[in-house]
Amino acid sequence: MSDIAKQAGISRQALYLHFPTRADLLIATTRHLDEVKEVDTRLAASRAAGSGRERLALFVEAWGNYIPEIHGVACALMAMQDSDEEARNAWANRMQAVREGCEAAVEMIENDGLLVPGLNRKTATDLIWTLLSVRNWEQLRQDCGWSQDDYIAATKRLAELAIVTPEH
Amino acid sequence: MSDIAKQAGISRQALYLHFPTRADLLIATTRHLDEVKEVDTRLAASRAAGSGRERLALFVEAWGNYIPEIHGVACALMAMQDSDEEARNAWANRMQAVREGCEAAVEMIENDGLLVPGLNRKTATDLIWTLLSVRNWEQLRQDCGWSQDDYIAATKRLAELAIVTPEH
DNA sequence: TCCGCAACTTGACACCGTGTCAAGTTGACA
DNA sequence: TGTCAACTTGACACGGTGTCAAGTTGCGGA
Repeated sequence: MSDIAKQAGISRQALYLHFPTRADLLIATTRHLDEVKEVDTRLAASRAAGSGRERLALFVEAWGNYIPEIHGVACALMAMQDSDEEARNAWANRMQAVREGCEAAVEMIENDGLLVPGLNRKTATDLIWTLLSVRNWEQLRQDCGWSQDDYIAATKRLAELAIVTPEH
Repeated sequence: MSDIAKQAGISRQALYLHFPTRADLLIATTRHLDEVKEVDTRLAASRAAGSGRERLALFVEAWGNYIPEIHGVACALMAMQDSDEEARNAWANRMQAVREGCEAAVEMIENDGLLVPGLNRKTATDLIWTLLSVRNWEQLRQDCGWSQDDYIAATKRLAELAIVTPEH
């Protein structure tokens, strides 16, 4: 909080006047980032897809390319999850939104009759949602040194393999 | 540290006599857990596999079933990664060991001529390693409410899909 | 039997970060 | 000119980690 106030050119206390707690500040930051980066527009693109497979690919691309934009604040928010209830809820909410995007793609694939046998809608959504986690992005991009393009390509491929029946 | 000392029935200072820092304690705990839970024996099982595919499956099973055993201390260690250099290194080392297990399976699959075209040894290892992360286990088992068996089965399937060429 | 030592205890303190409080300053606007 | 909101300075509480000093206890060897 001190550092942020310093960067903002105001006193620490002025910062507390605007954001009562650290969690409040981080949550407000994500919301602001969502507006500035137009997350809705990005994620909406996949909604226009003509097929389930296409929708899945577009969604992976949209979210996967959004992660780096919010990664800084996401880190901070994730780090304080086990100490702060409010932060936990805020992060859970955001992840829920991603999950709904996954579910929409899964549903379309199911309607196309292409959902892998043995998976139901929830299981498939869980898989895609997990595949698309910020942690996986971190691990591949940072720990493994992958490029963003490689990350997107591999994630797209894996997502499709995971839940779409291959064309015989 | 207070709580742990209390649980151990010694004073906080006695605890500091044994473990100079919190990171030291957690690291020693993982090491001790590794001994008690015989991590080597578990992971070694996959080494006897006759094929790459079998080795991959056995490794996923061994590590996947080991995660719940160490999850508590793993949480604590992961949580202090960005504040403590020593903790970061300790965790990185452990993950490196897992990575080597992944790599061994990948190598065997490659030698069997079954590595998916377009993947090299490093890329394939990165994928399996990421798939097997503790975070993914957490998300599927805790956030999604999966059973351990379901987690193992799905991870095995995905690992194979990710890097093994399907039989013609 | 007693010395010495290692393990431990109690109780204090420093430091850092979050969050709170009180009192004073500044500047815009009615 | 008075008021009010935004801000400042400076203090403090609290919890957690880590440190320090001085005292206690019990065991094994001379």
